[in-house]
Amino acid sequence: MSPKSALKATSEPVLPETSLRPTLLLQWYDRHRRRLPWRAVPGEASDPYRVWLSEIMLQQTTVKAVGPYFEKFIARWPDVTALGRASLDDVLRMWAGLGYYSRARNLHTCAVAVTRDHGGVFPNTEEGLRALPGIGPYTAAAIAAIAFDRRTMPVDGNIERVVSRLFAVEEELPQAKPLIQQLAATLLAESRSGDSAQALMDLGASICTPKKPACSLCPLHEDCTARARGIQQSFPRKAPKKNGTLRRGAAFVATRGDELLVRSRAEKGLLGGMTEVPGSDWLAGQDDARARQQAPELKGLSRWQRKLGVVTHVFTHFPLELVVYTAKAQARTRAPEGMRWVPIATLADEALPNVMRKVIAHALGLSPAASS
DNA sequence: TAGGCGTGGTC
DNA sequence: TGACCAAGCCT
Repeated sequence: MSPKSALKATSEPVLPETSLRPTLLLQWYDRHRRRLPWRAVPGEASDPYRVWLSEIMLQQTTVKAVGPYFEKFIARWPDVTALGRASLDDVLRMWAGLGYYSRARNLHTCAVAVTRDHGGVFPNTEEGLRALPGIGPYTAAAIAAIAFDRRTMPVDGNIERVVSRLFAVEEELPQAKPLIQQLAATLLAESRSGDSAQALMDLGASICTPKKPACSLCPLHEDCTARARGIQQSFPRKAPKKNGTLRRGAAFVATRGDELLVRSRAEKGLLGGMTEVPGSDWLAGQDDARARQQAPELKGLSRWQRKLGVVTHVFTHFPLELVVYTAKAQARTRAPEGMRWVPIATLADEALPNVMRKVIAHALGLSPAASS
């Protein structure tokens, strides 16, 4: 099953495909894994207590911040029964500075419960773990996979990002969580579930970063749908904060020698009267293929070519994402009605709004001077 | 289910 | 320099 068909079949189960991805991932992990205080060294069994403690501390918290706290806790309370005997006050004092203090309360309550109700032994199933305070869906799966080698894939923010790029998941978070969960599960190796999960997390933390991902170093880059389209940084899709819904469209940059095809926008409304290159309408949830169909029709024009990447712009009330197409026109090709050819050299004299400066710069491979 | 919960780092 | 983000959970 191709990634694309997996996306479309959202109502049907996505079967794990036979692919090299899990193997490539583990090979990369074996060479590049981070050495972290709570991780067992290769070949050594991991300690559920250390895994649990680290996972709680790492919730919405950076590895760097957690390090010293983890060492302090382990030194003072080397196992879960020791922590279960501690006073809440002591635990809170030790936690001070890490933030999200309900985690510390739940941590203590959980240690008491494991000590009292489970004989000091952590449950070894996702379901059993999930029932403990402070352990949600992610943490239960993470402990089950890492500490007990259960075949489950925890999905955190890192893995959401990696997976949404790998499969170019267009659905927005948080609605896309079930789909991403299914797709992420296809990256589980037959064995070494915990390593598969940690490999994805390390990948997300060091290579597939939110901004400027280092795709050339990624073991999966040949296989990455978003990368192939040059739009990896736009994933994961997320519902914009409140400042309007993302709209999408296409812009068409046609050149005739050293001239550019432009038109003027309607007098009223957004960017009223400003100059623009021809484009599709801008709609929330715009479909790329649909936008593509709105290209201007000119005789003597080469095929429209899609530029890699997208142009983004934020208006007061909505963000905009434009895909850009370019084409070359033969000499003396006539401009369609309502449009005109202008010399690229005199574009500075046109009433070009910023978003159009970005589009043209992107299309022609220029630096977007006087834009931003 | 959307909001609240802490802190430090990045651009 | 004000968002945005970082191994989410609880209500």
